[in-house]
Amino acid sequence: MVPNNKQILLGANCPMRQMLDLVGDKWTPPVLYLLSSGTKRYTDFQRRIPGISKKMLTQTLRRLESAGVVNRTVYPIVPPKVEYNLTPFGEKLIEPIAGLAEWAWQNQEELKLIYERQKLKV
Amino acid sequence: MVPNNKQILLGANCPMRQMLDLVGDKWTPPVLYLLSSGTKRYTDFQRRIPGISKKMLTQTLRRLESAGVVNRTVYPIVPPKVEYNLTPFGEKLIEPIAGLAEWAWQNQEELKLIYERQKLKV
DNA sequence: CTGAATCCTTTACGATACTG
DNA sequence: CAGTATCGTAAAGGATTCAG
Repeated sequence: MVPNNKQILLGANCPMRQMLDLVGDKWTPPVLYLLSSGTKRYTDFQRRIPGISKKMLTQTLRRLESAGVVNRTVYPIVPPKVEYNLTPFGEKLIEPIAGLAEWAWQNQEELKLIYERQKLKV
Repeated sequence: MVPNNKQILLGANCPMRQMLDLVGDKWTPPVLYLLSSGTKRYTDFQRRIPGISKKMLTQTLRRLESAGVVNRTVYPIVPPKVEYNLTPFGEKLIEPIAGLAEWAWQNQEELKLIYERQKLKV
């Protein structure tokens, strides 16, 4: 499916680069992966993704919204209630992300070893 | 395979986070993906990945080497010749990366639209 | 050809305080 | 509850020069 693996250029206008611009930062994959199990609220993300700050969470969600990956639904009540879920495009997009997560869980032993070793290097 | 998708935490010691620490930067995916089609030399990367600087290329390759993902072979000749290829672990690791690339090529139209739209936003 | 070394800019990210 | 605004630091990345 990838045209001529032997000769393609992986530059700025290549699909892979654009894909990485969309999902290749620190928090987007966890956020999307969490959404793959259904609609989530703001606090759900904060609880399930330890370490993410409000700033980064909001920034990530808004960017994904403007990219057409997630829907944001505001309920005009107090206290506020806001729900996030995947758009149809988002549902497709999380497939390769889920693939990454799957692989990570299956190979967590080796990943852990590498992780620990790299940490010491600093 | 992923344990209880409904309740896992995606924090610092979760496999997905460690996976992203390993492959989740700007140049690692293209570099690995290129290596999936066989042994490459330093200049091969420079030609096939437009935009990458020598600094980042070297840094990425050395990190992957120390992580046990790629082998680096130096031929003691002049001019120098250095070859890079995937270790057995690297061969496994590129599977989900290839999945990402596959998806990107299959959905390149939508990705392109998003990419162009986001660019204008700035 | 394959880097190393340096300097510099930009971006990402985190911490904190405040708000309807 | 779900943010916004601001500030500051740290990390990432790029450009350039030099070298075996």
